[in-house]
Formats: sequence, C-alpha cells, structure tokens
Amino acid sequence: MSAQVSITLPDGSQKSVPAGTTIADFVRTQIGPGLAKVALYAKLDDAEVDLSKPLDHDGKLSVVTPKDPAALELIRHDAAHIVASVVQRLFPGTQVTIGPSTDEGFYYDFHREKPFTPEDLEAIEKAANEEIKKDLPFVRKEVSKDEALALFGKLGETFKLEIVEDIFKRGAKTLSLYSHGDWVDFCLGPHGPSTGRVGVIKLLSVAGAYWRGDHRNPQLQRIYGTAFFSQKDLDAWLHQQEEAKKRDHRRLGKDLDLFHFHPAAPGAVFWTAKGTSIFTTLSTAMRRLCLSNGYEEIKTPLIYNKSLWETSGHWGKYRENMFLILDPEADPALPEDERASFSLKPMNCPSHHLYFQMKRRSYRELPLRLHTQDVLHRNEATGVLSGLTRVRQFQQDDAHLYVMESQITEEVLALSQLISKVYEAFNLTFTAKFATRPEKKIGDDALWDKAEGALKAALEKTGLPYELKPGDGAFYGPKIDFDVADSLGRKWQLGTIQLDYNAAERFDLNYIGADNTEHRPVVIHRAIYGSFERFIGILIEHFAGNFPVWIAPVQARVIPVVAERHSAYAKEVADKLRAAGVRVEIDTSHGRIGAMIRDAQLAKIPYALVVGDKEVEARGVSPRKHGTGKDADLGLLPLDQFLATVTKEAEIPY
RNA sequence: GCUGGCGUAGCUCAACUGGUAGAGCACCUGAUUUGUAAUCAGGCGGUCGCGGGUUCGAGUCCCACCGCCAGCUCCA
Repeated sequence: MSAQVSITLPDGSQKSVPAGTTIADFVRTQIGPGLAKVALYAKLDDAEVDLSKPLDHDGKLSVVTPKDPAALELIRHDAAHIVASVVQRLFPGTQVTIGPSTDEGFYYDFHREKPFTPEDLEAIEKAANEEIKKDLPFVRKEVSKDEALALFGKLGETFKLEIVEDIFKRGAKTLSLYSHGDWVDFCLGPHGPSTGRVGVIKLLSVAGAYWRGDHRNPQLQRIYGTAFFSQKDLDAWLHQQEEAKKRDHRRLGKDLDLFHFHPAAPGAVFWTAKGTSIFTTLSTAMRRLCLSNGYEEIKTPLIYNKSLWETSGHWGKYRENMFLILDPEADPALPEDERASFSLKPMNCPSHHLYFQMKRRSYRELPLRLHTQDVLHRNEATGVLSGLTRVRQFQQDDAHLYVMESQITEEVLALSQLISKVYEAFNLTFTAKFATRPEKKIGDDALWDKAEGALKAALEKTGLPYELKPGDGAFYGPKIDFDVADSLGRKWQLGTIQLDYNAAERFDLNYIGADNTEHRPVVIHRAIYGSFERFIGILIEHFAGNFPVWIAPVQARVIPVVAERHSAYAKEVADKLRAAGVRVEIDTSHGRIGAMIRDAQLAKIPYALVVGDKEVEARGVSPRKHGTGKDADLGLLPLDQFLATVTKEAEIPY
C-alpha cells in the first residue's frame, strides 16, 4: 500500500498527499483555506462524495461550492434531513419515510395519524431554521444490515425497515447512515459538512402522498419545502413564483375573457367568443396541416353501444373513466356498469377502426391516415381536474394511421418531424418520453415485444433525445409522449405517438396485400397538440397571454382620438381591415386616449390603431404594437401598408 | 378517489374575539372633446357556494354536500 496518493485537479495539476487525508484537509492544505470554507462536497472520479471522505487512491477531484448549480440540490437534501429531525422532535411518534430533493426544493413523507396544520408547518420551519444556526456537522457512518435493522427497529421506524430490507435485497453490502445532532437517517449521500451551510429553509405545503406511490398503501403526509443559500435568493425565488402565477392560464383566462367554468359542468369549458377564436384558429391550422400531409378528415358518432367498448378493450381497462348511459329498462338492482347500454366515447380509436372496416382495404391505400377533432368525454377523478390542462370534455387533434409493418419507421419519423415543426412554430420546448407496457394491458407479450421494439427503433432513428418510462404506455400499446412544461414548471403531455398491434386483432382489421391475401395493418395513434384544451392552456402560459398576431382573438383595436370627430373614420378603417380578414374592433368608450391605450395594452391586443385628424387626412393609421416598450408607437402608416403587415403576421406558420 | 387548504358583487379583496355586509376596478348615466398605460361626478350591483344545526343573534362556530386550489394515484 503506497503511502501517497496522487490527486488530479480540474486544471490538470496534480498534488500528492498521504493516503488517508480527508478531502476537507486536502482542499485546505493543497488548494486553499478559502475554498475549504465554501466547499460543500466533492466529485471524486465522477462519484459524489462527502468532504470527510479520506483519499485512499489516485484520482481526479473537483470541489463543489455554492456557485455550482448542483449545490442547491445538495442543501435541499440536507434541508429534508433537518426538517425530518425537527418533525420527530416536535411530534413524537411520527415515522419518517423518504425525503428527496426536487427541481424546486424538497419534500419529506411522514406517517402520523394527526394531520400537520399550517401552524405546525410554521413551527417546523422555525425549528428547522434554528437547527441551521446550531451548525451541527453531518456525520457519515457505514453499518451492516443487522446493525441497520437493529437501529431502525429500536426506533420503531417500520417504513425505514422496509426500505433497509429492499436495499440489501438489491445486493448492497453496507448501508450509510448520516446523522446531525442526535438524529440519524440512512442515505446515499453526499451531504454538506454541516447544517449551517443550508442558508434558509422555507416550508411550502402539506399534501397527501401514498407510501411507495401506490394508492392501496397507507397515505403519508408530504411536507414540501425549499432551501436557498440566502434569504435574498429565497425572496427572489418567491417573487419569481408570484410572477409565474400571473401567467397561470386560469388567471389569464379570466383577465382576457377567454373561457369560463361552471360548477354545473365540472371539467368542461365554456369558451367565450375570444377563446373560441383561438380554438378555431388552431383547429383550422391543424386541419390544413393534416390535409397537406396525406391525412383525410372524418367525423364519427360520439356515443356507442357497450359492445364496441368490449371489442376495443375499453370496457375491461378503461370503464372507470367512461361516462355510461344507463338502460332505463334495466333492473335498478344491478350495478351501474351492468345497466349501461351506451357510453360517450373517451377516445376516437374504436370509431376509426370501425370506419376502416367499412369497406375492403387495399395495400395501395396504406398508410391510411384518418384525422378527427371530435369531442371526447372522460370521467376523470374530481381531484385531478385542473383548469384547461385536465378536463372531462375535450377535443384531440387525433389521428390513426393504418400502416403496413414496413411503413412504421417512415411514419414515426415523419410524425416526429411534424410534431417538431408545430412546436417550433410556437417556440415550445418539449421532452420526449418512451413509455412501455403498463400493468393494465390487452394483448400478449409477443405483440408487445414487437410493438415496443418497432417503436423504439423508429424513435432512435429520429435522433431525438428521450427519457424511458417503463410501464407508462397506453393499455393497447407503447407510446412516445411529448411533454411541455407550464408556467409553474409542471409537465403536461401534449403530443403522443402510440403503436398498436392489438387493435387490428381485436377489430379483425385487414387489407389485401400485393399477394392478394389478407394482412393485418398496424395502427399508429397520434396527436400533435394533444388536446385543444390543454394545448391552449399551455399556449396562454407560454405567451403570458401575449398571443402572436395569427392566434390573437383580437388582432387590432381602432382608437378614435376624439369620438365625435373620428368615429366615422375609425369605422371605415375597421370595415376595411375586417373585409380583409383581420380580427378588429373599435374602442367606443369615448374615453381619453391614454385610458384607451391602456385598455388595449391590458387586453394584450397586438395592435392599437390610433386615428385622429392626421390619420383621417392621410388615410392612414398610427399603430402601437403591444409589448414593445418605448418603440411601441410605429408612427403614421398608410392603411394599406398596415394591412399588408398584419396580414403577413396573421399567416399560419405551419 | 385520497390528504390538506379555500369559497363574500362580473373581477381583486375588506368586515376585531358571533352583533344590521364594504372598497377599488368593471358596468350604467351625466359632464368633459381629449394624440399613446387610468378625466370627474352620480348610479346599479350580494339568497355571504348550497342545505342543516348551535345561538336572543351566524359571513364568522359545528355537520353534510357541491365547487375550486396544491399535492398523491390516474391521464391528452
């Protein structure tokens, strides 16, 4: 065993120190006391380690300080431990479970009969921040399975015992414990040197969460919080959260008068004229895109006999989400699903399959691409409804592609490109997820193997980076989901590409091949917006209500400087623009110009067109462009010139 | 569906420990005739989510239901 180890630093320099020197000592003596003071943890040969770790072999070392973005994650994890420790002190008998850091902070799940009240949270937060002031060191210790079981057994931590068993079942040799003060938890680490390095802890909310994410398990209380290095950083974050709330589509939907909800129809949207305008614009754009890409648009019934759902598999796997229509003749003593005779459709696929079946299909027709924007109903649990992003009645820009197996790759590629093109037109950034067979599924494993293999191969060909989501597929097939985040960072699935070998079997779909025999088509389910409702919700937040001209429900508002004198000309301008297809309105409020301009700005209308004596004389308008600050006033323009500009901006970008 | 929170005028929010519901904006009317983010005055507007209960008295306390919000499970 060599007495010295050679450590390489990020700048390439090498230092040699006696084996067994801790990283903390190494940093202080070999790099500098300044760095040692701010260091939180280190990366040793790409492994994240505590500063207390002794250096026992040659390696590459880099030190992580608060400047590193990853450092926040560490102190939030530290914070979770601190919170758990004070919760157990303040509320004896509470059991701990898990407490990871998240994108915006951390949470910790507790088991306790009594719920934590908002006052409890305040007390916990106060105590947690006092714990920071005590600057207790985090101490790591490795223990064996027996020691771990004995420790958490003695503490009565039944949830922890369950995790310990799992960890060792998965082949771990030892378990690392981290303690601060007299509180101990097991944890992979690393942790910071001491509690004092966590600047400030802020608790945000309590929510229910199921043990191991399964609703059949006991429900735990999850305390959400966040931590920052300084109060200033925390304040900045809180301010940013407030700003994000201003973009919330539910807020803007009211402010801009786009849609309403009513308790009489929970989860179903009342679209105002303005909201409907947005809906229609997007619908028209998608229709055009589909038609120019080899799709045909069809319309199909909204309500179907139960037997269809039995054929499709929805009856077995999706019934709890379906709105059933009960047979009035049926025996009321029977359970509801047995009295059901019809159901509103929750998906378009069975309709399309029936349509495919309605005549003999030739291989020459494939790929047959059917597009539909029909209304769908899904009986979603009350607790999941959320503005436009999760509703019970919605319309998808849905399509089903009936293809030969040999066409799968090509179609998935073309689809991915189409999706990218549409999202890029809105400047939306998305993440792709590849989801495989779920627990609740139809079809045998051989078909699923085939479907997952084919879809994955096609996905890899697109070159898109993707995340794997095992078990997250639709009940009939694997899928690629395209997620976009809302203003609060919550991700929503918009577009989707789903590969389905089951449908053709269940519906006995076939086409006549070149060999004059019957073959099974493969079905690709796909949506680009996902649903109009969710997509519009996301767009509202994405643009903060400042819609580009082509989607804006009102593209221009004419503002007469003096109502009595300029109203006639204002009407002339509006008429001419309207005749050319511009969505225009006139401010008839007789207000002062400053107030009228302000109203137009608050309504986020792209162009406010001021018309006064100058404009009347020049037969022009003075447009003010929304959201452009000092350069807002475009000055006097000939009406035709403005019309040309706005018409160009109103073009569908895809 | 589960856990917690919330529900007062179209919107945003007040109403101390239970004691006759109030403001701003919006809307309507009048005056003002105005050049790029709020002209002035007056007026209209509420079964305090719904239903029970406690109380001399309930927006306020209790119960049930409905809806909304955050999260969980589920999903476009």
